[in-house]
Amino acid sequence: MSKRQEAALETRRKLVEAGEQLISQHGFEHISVEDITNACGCSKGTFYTYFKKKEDIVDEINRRPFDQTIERLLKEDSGIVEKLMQYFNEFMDNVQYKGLRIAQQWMKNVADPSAFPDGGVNEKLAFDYCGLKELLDQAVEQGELRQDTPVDALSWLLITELYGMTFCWCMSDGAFEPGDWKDQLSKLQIKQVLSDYIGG
Amino acid sequence: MSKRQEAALETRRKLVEAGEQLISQHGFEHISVEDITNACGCSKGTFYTYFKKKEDIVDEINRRPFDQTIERLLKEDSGIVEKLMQYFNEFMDNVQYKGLRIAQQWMKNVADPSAFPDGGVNEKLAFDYCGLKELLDQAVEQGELRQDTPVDALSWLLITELYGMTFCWCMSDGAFEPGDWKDQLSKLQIKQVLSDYIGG
Amino acid sequence: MSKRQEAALETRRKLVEAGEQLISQHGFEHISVEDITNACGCSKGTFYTYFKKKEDIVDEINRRPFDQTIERLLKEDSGIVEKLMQYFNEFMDNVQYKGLRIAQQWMKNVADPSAFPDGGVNEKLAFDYCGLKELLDQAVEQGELRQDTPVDALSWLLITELYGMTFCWCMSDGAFEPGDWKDQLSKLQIKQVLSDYIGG
Amino acid sequence: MSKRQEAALETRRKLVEAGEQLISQHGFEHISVEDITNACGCSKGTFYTYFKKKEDIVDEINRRPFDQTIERLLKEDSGIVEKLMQYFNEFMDNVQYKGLRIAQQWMKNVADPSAFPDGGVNEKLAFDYCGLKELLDQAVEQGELRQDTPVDALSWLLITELYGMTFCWCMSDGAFEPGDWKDQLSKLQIKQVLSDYIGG
DNA sequence: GATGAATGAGCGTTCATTCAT
DNA sequence: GATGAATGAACGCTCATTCAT
Repeated sequence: MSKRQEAALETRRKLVEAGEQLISQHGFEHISVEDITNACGCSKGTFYTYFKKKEDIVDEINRRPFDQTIERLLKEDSGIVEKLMQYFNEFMDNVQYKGLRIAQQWMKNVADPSAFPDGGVNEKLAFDYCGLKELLDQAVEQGELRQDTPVDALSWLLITELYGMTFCWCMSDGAFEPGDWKDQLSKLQIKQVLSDYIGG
Repeated sequence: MSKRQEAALETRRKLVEAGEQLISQHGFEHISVEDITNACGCSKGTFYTYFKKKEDIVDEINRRPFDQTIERLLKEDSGIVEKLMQYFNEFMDNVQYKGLRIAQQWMKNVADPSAFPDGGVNEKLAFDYCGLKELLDQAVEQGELRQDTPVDALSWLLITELYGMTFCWCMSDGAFEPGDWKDQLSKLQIKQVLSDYIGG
Repeated sequence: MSKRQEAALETRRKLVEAGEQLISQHGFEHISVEDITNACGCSKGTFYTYFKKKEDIVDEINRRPFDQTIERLLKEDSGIVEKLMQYFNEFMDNVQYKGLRIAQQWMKNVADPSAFPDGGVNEKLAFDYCGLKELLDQAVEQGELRQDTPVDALSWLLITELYGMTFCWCMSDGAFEPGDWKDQLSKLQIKQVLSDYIGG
Repeated sequence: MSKRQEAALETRRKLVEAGEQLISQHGFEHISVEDITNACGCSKGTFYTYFKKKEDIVDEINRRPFDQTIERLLKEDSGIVEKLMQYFNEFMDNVQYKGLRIAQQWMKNVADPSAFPDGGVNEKLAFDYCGLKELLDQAVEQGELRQDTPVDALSWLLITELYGMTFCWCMSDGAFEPGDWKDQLSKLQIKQVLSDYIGG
């Protein structure tokens, strides 16, 4: 690849990065194309060298890989309860690691998917849902959970719980540290709900 | 109250109503002040007689009561499981009845408490939390649940689940109808989680 | 009408006037909405109080009445040859009165009717064509011209001649004063072409 | 000529050709430099190797010969009426063959001679005028037309008619097909106007 | 000579907000 | 209190033009 091509890729990368940063902080509708180009030190016109419309940079951002926790967990050989509790922990750690303000902004933006015009938000939700479902399906296959386990409903239950915890953390402006209830809630949620379906 | 004052109150009421209607249909960011004033048959300038900024009408809308279910449930004499399931149903029905856009707007504002300097949001969370806790405390008092029931954690669990469901509905832009999983989730969540603590 | 309404009409009138002036001088595509509003001393936004789109002001301009020469000539009782020669003279006087630069700009704009999006230019052409046809039809009715006079073709012949003269004047940058050939051409054109059809 | 020079000429030729094609299809103001370079398969920058400004390619196109009919007609030995009618037909065929957009663009530029500081436009007019005059002079010399034929005025009459037809075609955005009236107009114009001067 | 990334002025349009009436 | 004309900042987007490679 020539130097010019590399430079172009770098410019594009910087645009996406600046875009992701700004959109997650302020929301798609509240930042301008110029905000993005200013943030990455190029001119307004340059944005349109790489994207046909402002929205197109969101496609790019949404297409970035989410975290790979599930893949790792699928390969571990711990029990399903431990796996789910670990997923709970990592999900919330991830949220907390990003910081309260970022999480709040993310929630704000995500709550109105019209800001993400191509269904990227739905993909995120579906991705998380499918990830959990995979974990549970695996456990059913391996005989750890009974065949009649309501895998779909359980996946939704856990996902909505995770988003709910995140949302409440944001909503309380950090007053309710996830760290404090994460363990307790995940034990209540996971152990007790799964207990009926464990074993053959 | 003078006739003029009454007319003014009526104008204000119509503005709020039209605003709620339009926001629920199109989302706050996608309607203009003129849309609202057109919808309620007054002029653009009139809006600013009652609100200093466009956003102020959202505060007004958000401050409207979200639900008053708990009070009623406390007085009923059904079992705790039925009460909680009813609360689940009514909470989500209420959310759905208000409409997706209103819920999304509410979620957006609520996720960022700095938009509510008077602490109204935390109060909302505290209110819902306390309401559930009251229900559970009552059940413990009446011997329906064991003394060692982790009432605090259970309340949080249920609240985060409810907000999580709402958030996921908003996030999916209505694709995941709460109606579809409400029953299944509430059964999973409530019956199974409570089962260990029921009885004396 | 209230003072405010009057002021508003005045603003609108000034916009149309400034628009007509600027469009005829520089062409629709080469002036901006801001040029118009600057020229009439109001702000850019004011334009959109009166017109939904930039093009809409052209509709307004095109709808302004063309000159009323034909109507007058229809009522006079001179012969058809005199009437047509008078029309020739007035048409070209009108062109010359507006000035070479304006005529050149008008030609430039009119040559590309896409600058006048609603067919206003065709209307102008059709208007001039119909006007002449009316004069000739009247002469046929009154027995001044024979029944088999090719009225349509004659009308087109005269119209294209008039536009051609105007265009050549513009094209020559004023070197060929219409005044110099107007008489000669109109005599050649009108007397000789009509001679075959005059009388019973 | 070196291979490089040849390739350069070829590139330039392709640019002019693509430009003419596109302008004839969409009009100068509605195509971009990139449209032209895309159409001829080179890059945007290459355009500026050959032209300093976008408009310069129009000059190039305009300077292309519009027709060379007169020279041929002078050598034919048909009568003056036939020659003039043939000239009419060929002039308008030529215009139509070039296409409406090209003609419009040509008219636009030609109406404002300041766009051609080298006087090319006046030359075009003078050229066409002189061509017709030569035809008529020849007919006078050969005794086909009388000595007192107003050759100058007739030449102007016919030229203005031709440009007028072209202009009206442009003005009507192609609605008035020259083909429809060409014959009729040329018969009216030429036969009748010349009839007084024919013969000895 | 060819490239195409970068530029930045400019445009059409929207809209929250003000204020004289 | 109600009006609606006026404002002007801001935005998304285009595109002629430049220049380092």
